[in-house]
Amino acid sequence: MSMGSAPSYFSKQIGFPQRYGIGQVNSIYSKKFTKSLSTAEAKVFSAKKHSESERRRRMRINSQYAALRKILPNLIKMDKASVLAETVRQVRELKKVVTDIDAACRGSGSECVIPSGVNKLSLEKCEGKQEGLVKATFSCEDRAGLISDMTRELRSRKGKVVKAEMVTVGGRTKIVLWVKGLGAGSEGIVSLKKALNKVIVDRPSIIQKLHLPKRL
Amino acid sequence: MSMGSAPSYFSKQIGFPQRYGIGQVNSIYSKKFTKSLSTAEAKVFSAKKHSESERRRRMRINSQYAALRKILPNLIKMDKASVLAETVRQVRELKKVVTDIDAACRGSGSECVIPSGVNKLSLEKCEGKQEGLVKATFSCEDRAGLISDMTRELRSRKGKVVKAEMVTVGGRTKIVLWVKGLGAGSEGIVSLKKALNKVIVDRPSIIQKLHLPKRL
DNA sequence: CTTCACACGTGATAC
DNA sequence: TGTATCACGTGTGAA
Repeated sequence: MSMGSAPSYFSKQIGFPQRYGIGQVNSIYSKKFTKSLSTAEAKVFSAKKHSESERRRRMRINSQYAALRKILPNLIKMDKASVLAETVRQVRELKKVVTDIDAACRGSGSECVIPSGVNKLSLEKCEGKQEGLVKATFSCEDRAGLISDMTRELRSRKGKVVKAEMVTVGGRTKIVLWVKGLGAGSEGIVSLKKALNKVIVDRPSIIQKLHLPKRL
Repeated sequence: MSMGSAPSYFSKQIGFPQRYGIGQVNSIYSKKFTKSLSTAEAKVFSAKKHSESERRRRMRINSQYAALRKILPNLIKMDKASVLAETVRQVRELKKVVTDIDAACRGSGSECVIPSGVNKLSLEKCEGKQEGLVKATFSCEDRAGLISDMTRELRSRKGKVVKAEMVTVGGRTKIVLWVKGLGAGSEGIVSLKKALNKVIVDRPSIIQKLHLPKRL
């Protein structure tokens, strides 16, 4: 048997499960040798179940191979070993790109327009311009309700956003806020810092995972 | 036989090739049945070669699995199907991050500090300041000799670099040059543009491949 | 004819 | 216990 197939990648659709009547013996001797036949039957039944289970496992794995063949750009050889090798290569390359970008963003202070992989928050008073204007810069994981949480915290502290910038990349967000109305002293800034730290919750994305220890 | 092994991931080291004397029949009948025995021998030899070839193929594939298990962060289940599924998931995620970053960099003009995935070159005259000062901004693939090529082209056109900025990320580079000494007219800029276009050679990186059509 | 890549069924093994 | 995963050898079609 062993219906082997050629290297026909993409859409495997192999024959069909090949049902050939598991529990039916259809023999006139079945009455006589019920015991022995049932054990033999049990054996072949078990074997069949095993082989079908194994087939399902193969299909599960092969469907992932098909997915990889689709999403990897510029695949030359389509056999399993080559696909996996190219996958390893590209994952390494992509990780390097992302970590490099992240390092570049972490290196430069708050001047990078791309959100950093680490959650950071910095506040500074804007001197010489309007009185009590504060610039708040922070990167964090993007999430549903981030903006509303932020505005709620600001509103409860009488802060008014006079200008805002926002960049979201790959699930992470960088936000720059210019806030006024917090009062002249430094207690306004401390309060704002507390509020924004509450907003920045840590839900690790893939960018952060790349910096995490391996088997956490 | 079929020396199966349990799910012991990492460092497979399976027994050893199991040589049990391929070409030696050691029978007293070997003289009599030379022909038939040699065919049988050929058969078992062929089978052995086949099974060893298949073993090599398995090892090739499994070594790639081992590599994937190492480089993927936060792997929970280590079986093949789960590893592949997580690989697909993370490749998609990484690609999204990179394409998002690239889109963000292509969106903003020359103000992004991160190099874009597409090769671009833009020149502008700096008015009001020093006479004949030109700002040149371009992104391209980083390569050996990029800087020396650039300076050689500039030198041959009497250009003097008064200031330069450079960012390299994941194999791509963004460079901003402030050049003077090209002359007052627009022929200086045209000449510089030609020169820099010569320098920016196109060696597609993974960032660019992500924008390319699938089977180029 | 040989080589290569594959699917298959099976025994071993771990949980 | 049953139900997973795994490596193995084999048959088979394509290059």
